[in-house]
Amino acid sequence: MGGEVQKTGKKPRADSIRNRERLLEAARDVFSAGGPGASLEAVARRAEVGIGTLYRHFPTREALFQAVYSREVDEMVTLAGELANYPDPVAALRKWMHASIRMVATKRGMLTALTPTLDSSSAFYADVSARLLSSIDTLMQRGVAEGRLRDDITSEELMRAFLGICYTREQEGWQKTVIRLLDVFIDGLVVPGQHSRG
Amino acid sequence: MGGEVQKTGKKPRADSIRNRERLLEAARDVFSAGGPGASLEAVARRAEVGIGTLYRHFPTREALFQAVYSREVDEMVTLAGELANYPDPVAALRKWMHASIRMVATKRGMLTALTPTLDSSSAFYADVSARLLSSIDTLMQRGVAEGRLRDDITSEELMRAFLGICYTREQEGWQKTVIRLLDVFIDGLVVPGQHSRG
DNA sequence: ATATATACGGAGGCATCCTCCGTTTAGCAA
DNA sequence: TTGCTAAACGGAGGATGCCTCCGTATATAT
Repeated sequence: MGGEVQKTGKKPRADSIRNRERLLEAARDVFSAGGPGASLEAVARRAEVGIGTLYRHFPTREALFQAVYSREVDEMVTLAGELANYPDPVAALRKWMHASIRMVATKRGMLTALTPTLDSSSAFYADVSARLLSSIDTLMQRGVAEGRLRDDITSEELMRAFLGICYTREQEGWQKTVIRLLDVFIDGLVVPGQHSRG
Repeated sequence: MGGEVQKTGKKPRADSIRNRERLLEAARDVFSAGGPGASLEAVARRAEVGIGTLYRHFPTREALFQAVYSREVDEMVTLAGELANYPDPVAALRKWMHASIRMVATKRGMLTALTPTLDSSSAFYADVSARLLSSIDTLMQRGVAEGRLRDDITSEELMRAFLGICYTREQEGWQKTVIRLLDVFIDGLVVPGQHSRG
């Protein structure tokens, strides 16, 4: 998690912490405006920090990405926790997805961060993706246990499908479309005769 | 379509045509190996052509992309035509998607090309995407007409879902996963009690 | 106050992007 | 064939971005 600074257990210097924070803020803004391909030098400029400092804190573009979007994922995880006891498990899954769309909506580049590519460090996948996975898993398991959802789709597959369908962004009125497509997918997941009421 | 050469109706020079072809070939190879972010200079080098020539034929990276993947889309369109008279419309749709996955599989970067982004020229969308759309539309309409598929999903939405789910690439054994996810989605599309036998 | 581990900043080497313009050549007409 | 010219070629070069390296600055412990 986050940079190569301080390998020991000692606490980092104050200026280091401050700069790290500035960088994260700047990165969020710059990525949000210019997409994931935005210039790292622009991030450093915006943070009013030398380019070297940026690279020391975040050795790769990926690392910066991961740090930036890690919190957003936390939101989704929290929501999943809140829905864990929702009466209807199928409806809970549906609600979670709908809400997550809204979160993804405001963070341009988030999807790119969550989509593994060949050159991306698997560190990212191991970390962020795992948290997301366990959330989805919790939501799914209950549905499967109650015989409402089919059991031949893994939570990882569901996550990929969810993210994939969300890729339908960057168009007019994409949110409605994505919601409808996800609903269709969930319909396909539901065991016949066991449709959601939520 | 393709480059800024010859605005008039006059036929282009022979060397122009030859270089254009070389560039397309080189681009296909380079993009295939290095993804859509690959260096355009590398393309020019591979084509044994000056970088200036590349830019004259394809003023933007997007333009080159579009030209390269246009033919691949043609394959999918052709296949859709062949499946138009397949007995079971739901099975036909399924078959088309499965086959299309295989096509997409070998063309790295194809998905990127087919996914509209804010900075991409809408020219691409208008051209390539329209062809793909009409193919999917044909396949869908028959299913809807026969009461086998629900009628509240547009062919455009189906296309986005298909491409989105295909984004699950770049992982171990992704093809199987994608096929299964698409099957789930199609299950969601099928009118209850009207499941495919194909 | 001093020492020193720690962090900072940015110059610099390399790659790519894209433009601009002098050079070359295909195609045509005499 | 020869000569002409519009069309196409090629690559130098300025701008920008990537990332590394190392001399300088400073936060913190003593």
